[in-house]
Parts: sequence; C-alpha cells; structure tokens
Amino acid sequence: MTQNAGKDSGAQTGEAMDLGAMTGSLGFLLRLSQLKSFDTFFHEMKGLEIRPGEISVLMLLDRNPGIRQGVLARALMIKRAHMTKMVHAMEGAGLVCRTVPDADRRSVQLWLTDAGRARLETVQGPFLAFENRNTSGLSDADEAMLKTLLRRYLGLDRPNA
Amino acid sequence: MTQNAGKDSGAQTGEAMDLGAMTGSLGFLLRLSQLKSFDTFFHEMKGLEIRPGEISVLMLLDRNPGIRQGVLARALMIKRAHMTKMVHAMEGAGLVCRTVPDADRRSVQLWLTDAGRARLETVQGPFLAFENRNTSGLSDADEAMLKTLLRRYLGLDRPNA
DNA sequence: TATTGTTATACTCTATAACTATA
DNA sequence: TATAGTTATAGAGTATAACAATA
Repeated sequence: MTQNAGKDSGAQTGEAMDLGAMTGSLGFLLRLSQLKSFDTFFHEMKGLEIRPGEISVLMLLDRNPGIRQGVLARALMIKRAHMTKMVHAMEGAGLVCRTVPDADRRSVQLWLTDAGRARLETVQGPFLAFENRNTSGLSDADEAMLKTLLRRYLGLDRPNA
Repeated sequence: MTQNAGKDSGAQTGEAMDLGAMTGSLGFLLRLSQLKSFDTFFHEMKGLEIRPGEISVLMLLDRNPGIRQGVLARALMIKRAHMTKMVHAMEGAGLVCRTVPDADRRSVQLWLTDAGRARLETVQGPFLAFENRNTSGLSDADEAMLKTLLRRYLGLDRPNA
C-alpha cells in the first residue's frame, strides 16, 4: 500500500529507539549479542576465510578424535541432517575422515585428517589470540563474569561436558 | 570415503565431550545460549504461532510508532534488504502499514494497524509472562546479572537506546 | 521397535550488488 | 555524491519427514 503521510503525527525520524520491555528479554539480548559477536569475529578474523562453525568443529575434533557424528551435532545444537551436510562438505575439502566402528555399525566416527590438522594449525593461533584480546568492550572482570554465567546457563559449569 | 575401522583407537563412543578452549569463547557461548533460549521460547510459546522476530517488531513498533524502516533494521541488526521482505510480509498480513514522510520522501515510516495492535494484545501477555517466569535455570540474581552484562556488552546500559 | 545417519524438500535467514527515487 | 528502500540472486542454516542399515 505505502500511503503518503501528509501529517507527521507522533513520528520520530531520528536514530534513537525505545526498546521497551525487550531489554528485559534474555532471548532478545542473546540474539543481538550473538549477532554482534559474529560481526566482531568476521572483522577480526578477516582474511583467514574461516567461519565460526568450521573452527569449532576443527577444535572439537582435535580434542575428541573419533567422536560420533550425532554426539557432535548434539553438542553444537544442530540437527543431524544438517551435520551430515557439514561433515560431507568438510570431507570433500579433505579436512575430516569418517569411519564406521564395529561396535555400532550404524554410527560414524569423525577424525581430523593431516590436512585438517594443518588447517587447524593455521587458524587456531589467530583465533585464540582474538579470544584473548578481549574485543567485547567489557572490563576483563565483566567479560569473565559474562562467560561464567553463560556456561552456567548452558550447564557447562559442572565437570560434565 | 567412509572407511571401515577395524581397530578402535582413541575413540570415545559415549556422550561426554571435551569442549576444550571453546568454553572460553564468548562467541561460542553466545551461539549456544541463543539456540537454547530460542528452543525455550518455542517450547513455552507453543500454540501462539509467533516467532521471536515478529514479536520484537510488534513490540518495538508499538513503542516507536512511525519509526523509519532502516532505524528498525539497525536496532535489530538485520540487513535492509531482509527488513524489506519482513515488513512486506507483515503488511501483507495486515499487521503494519507504511507511510512516506514529506520530510524525506526516500524513507518509509512504520505503524501498527488495528489488527497489528490486536495481534500484539494476544501475544504480549503470554510473552511477558514467559519472560517473568525465569525459565533459564539460573537463580534470579544470576539471570539479572546476565541480562545486565549483555545490555552492557550491547551498549544498552546508557540512556541511549 | 528404536537409533544412526542419509536424502529430499521447503522455508527462513543472510550477503551482495544493481537499481530507483530522492536528498 | 550519498542515502533509503527495493529487487534479484545465491548461499547458508534450519525443520521435517521418509528411508536404509543396524541395534
């Protein structure tokens, strides 16, 4: 429709915006925070051609060689169907290989290839440096507290995962 | 490839998983936390057929009648091109209307229609009730602290937005 | 019967660039 | 020249369900 407004009643044309009750919504705050952190990631890791998902898979497979595909999917909270595509893409890129264990021949175990480990080498240093740089704009104490609370929210506090 | 593994070297077939350095990554924690919070949202708001994005637009337009489309897009950290599609969809559903102000005829102002306000009425109560229910599993103090730190991270602390 | 991974489909979200109309 | 919004296109991500192999 896009009608033309002769009057200009109640309109605020500036940049300011009243977020109202949304500033009290944990989901809303997490959504915006995640978008901001990914923006920062892409800005700081620019040139390495790496995505957050790929780097976490590389680091997790390095730490957990032979992990089953479904366990990895659950840990990253992504669907099995999507994990299949992700893993196949990384296998196509020569970064991971897949084996079927005799113990349960339905499942698939994942391992880094030499190329996968080399890729991790290339990427892990800059990533950990970026993480240590504290690009959040928070004080060190606030950032540490924020991470602690997020781990607690996720149930990663205890020695489980 | 999917080779068969005769041996079973180093493999852990259980559920446990070592997240290693990823538990120190703010982006990783925010990503998982956001996924978890959306899962909770869909579980708690099931039956209302509402999505997080739609509810925030409804509430923001209610608070900021006549806001310009681009300002809303920036506040929600989504691209203008995507905002166009979102707004057109909501206009097609009769929830919002768009006007072109004389002051700047390039821009578009957004308003809730009566149907949009009715939709908000239907949805806002359950949503605010859900928000007040504290479904995070954190203590009230921890949840409040978490929200405070996220607002600080987003720069929503100060009386700006 | 239940589970693991796969395939197929569709829909949402995102990224990019070219385009228009206005400023 | 720059900006606001639009359009078109392509690529990720996601949800769902049906399926085969295995448990």
